Amino acid sequence: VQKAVTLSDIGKEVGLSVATVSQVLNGKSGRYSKVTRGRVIEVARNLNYKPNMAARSLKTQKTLTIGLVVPVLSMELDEVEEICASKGYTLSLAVSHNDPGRQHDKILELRQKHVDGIVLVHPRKDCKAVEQLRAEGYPLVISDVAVNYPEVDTFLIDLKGSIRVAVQHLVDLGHHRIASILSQSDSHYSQLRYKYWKEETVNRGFDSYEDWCFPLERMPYPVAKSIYHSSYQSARMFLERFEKDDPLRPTAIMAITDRVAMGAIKAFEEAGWRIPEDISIISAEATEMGRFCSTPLTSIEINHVKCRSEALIHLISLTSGEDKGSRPARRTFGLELVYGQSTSRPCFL
Amino acid sequence: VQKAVTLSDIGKEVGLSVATVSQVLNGKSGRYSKVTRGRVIEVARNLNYKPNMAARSLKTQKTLTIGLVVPVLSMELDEVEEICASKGYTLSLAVSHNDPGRQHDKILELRQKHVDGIVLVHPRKDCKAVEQLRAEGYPLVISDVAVNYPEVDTFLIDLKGSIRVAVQHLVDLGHHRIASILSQSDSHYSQLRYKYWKEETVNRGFDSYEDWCFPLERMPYPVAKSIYHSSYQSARMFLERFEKDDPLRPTAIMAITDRVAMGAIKAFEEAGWRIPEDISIISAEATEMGRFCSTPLTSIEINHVKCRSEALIHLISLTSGEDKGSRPARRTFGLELVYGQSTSRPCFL
DNA sequence: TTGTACGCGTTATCAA
DNA sequence: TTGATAACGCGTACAA
Repeated sequence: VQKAVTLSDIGKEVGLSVATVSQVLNGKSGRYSKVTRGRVIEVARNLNYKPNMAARSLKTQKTLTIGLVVPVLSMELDEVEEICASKGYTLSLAVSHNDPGRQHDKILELRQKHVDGIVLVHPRKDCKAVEQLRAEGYPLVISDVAVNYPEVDTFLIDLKGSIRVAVQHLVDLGHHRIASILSQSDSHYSQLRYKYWKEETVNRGFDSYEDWCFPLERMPYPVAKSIYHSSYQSARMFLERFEKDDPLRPTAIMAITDRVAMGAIKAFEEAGWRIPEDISIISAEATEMGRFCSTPLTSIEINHVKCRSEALIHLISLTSGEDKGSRPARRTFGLELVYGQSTSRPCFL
Repeated sequence: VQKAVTLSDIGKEVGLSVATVSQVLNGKSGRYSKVTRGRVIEVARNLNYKPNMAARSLKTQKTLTIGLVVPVLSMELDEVEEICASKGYTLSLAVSHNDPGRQHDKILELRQKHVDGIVLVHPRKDCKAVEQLRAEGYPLVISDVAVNYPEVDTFLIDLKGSIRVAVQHLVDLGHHRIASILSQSDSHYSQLRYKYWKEETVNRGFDSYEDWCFPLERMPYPVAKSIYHSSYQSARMFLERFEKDDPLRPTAIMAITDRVAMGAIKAFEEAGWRIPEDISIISAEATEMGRFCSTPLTSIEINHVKCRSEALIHLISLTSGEDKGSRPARRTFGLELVYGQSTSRPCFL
């Protein structure tokens, strides 16, 4: 454990006061002679001076740190860290596991550590902590999905659109008996998708959205993470209920993500059903994997990376006080249908 | 932006000095009367007092923050955050993208921010920053893979074992013409695996490990992340070189990870090869996905989560000064062969 | 152009 | 059992 060099160390070395050294190093212009400036900077470098962030924070009330609260860590967050770093911020991480209590606590802890602002990735709804921070005017941005936070700046993916486009694709192919596999209770993200699914099917006059919605059984952290297996089980339920040659059975399934689609496909293949001949499966949320599994998935590409990056950039502009736009800021990002081979015209018409 | 309540606020409220309040709140035993203790704690709660971490850090020289440097973010890091939080630490995150320069800088930045310690997940070798911190006695632990850091505490996965077990499984099935798909130059992690692959095949007297090793072309961040596609391309190379009925062609492939295996399988299936009848494929690093793709992968389960968790726990014990064991600490974690359906006896004997 | 002095909120020492 | 007081390292009025 090394003793760090301070402003006063530099001051001693060059025979100047701490104040002057500080001024020079912080680039306050015109407050020093060219020669001292040179000496100070040189000595600072030689001594390998690094400002003590704790002291600086105490004085400036800034930490140059951004808090990030996510339900779970993923590769899609790399970009966020990258942007933080490029702007001189450090990333303080908190994982909520979709647990409302955890989320609440993590947010408050981050605030207490005086991060300069917080990015919230699809938080659960009605979080007291969020409302509190907003009321305090604390820099805060929500990414991906936000419900019941009318006053908070939000950068959203088009969740409703993802369901709509998925269903529309199936309808375009001629399907009108469509089932789904999705979670109804896990995160708010999931609840929303269920809601949109319901609206979408009801609006189209389809039969029982409820009866044909196969829920994913999800266990809370840390018990189970296997979304694949949950989906596999849901598909088995489907198979227990419908015979392949039943002309009134669903001819297509909207799986809520690629992993859900894969878990389901496994069950169907085990039962001797072919994809897409016997049943079409579309995923409402694409991953790279979906393009490389045996039956490439037809799916909806959602640009999470872009959404979160923009959210972060906005947050940083907030903390820098360059908030030019009208409040609250709102923005929604687009989607793209990725054509795979897991969907085709229905087996029955 | 709210003004935080300080010790002196509490002091004013109860009519005591800051010193006393601080003592009470920090639980210095026996230094106060029961009654003041009660008053102080009550008022502190009422006022919702939260200590100012910047000030505390300035005084104590501790930040209650742990730095984590990883090549890329992944779900397997959730546990690390969880442990940090449960011990009262915050996680400061840095992503290196396997870039030596970035890694170097990130480590130094973290240290400058005065994190109490750093966990390094398979760093590249010969990092000057690592050596420097170690020399300073800065709390530092390496997880997963570490080469040329003889003095640093390391918590390792059995990378060599993973290659050995994978090859052994193929040999047990009767294969003796085994090819591989792996990266030779991306991260040090990759380089090591290539080395072990070479040793393993040479030791067994197999033919040209070099000639039959199909490299993954990897682009540096942020150009390309598609390991699937790289592997797909490598498998296409294989297919250009070998006919299915060539009795001297490789009968099995060791793919370095599940995703690599899947990319390869896609290429083979497109070319009309069946897995495992026409060629066996084993993955040297399992993921959950491997159990749910159409042909469940035979693979080696590596417990990264456990390894990193233990590394972190050790690091925290270091920063707390409860370093009981001998230095440097070293520990290696075990493996497990997961039986799938992507391997079988060779097509030619 | 430079130096003095103070305060940020805590903790620690020592005297009361 | 408590309270002044002095740091921790930095930024910044204000004086020189």
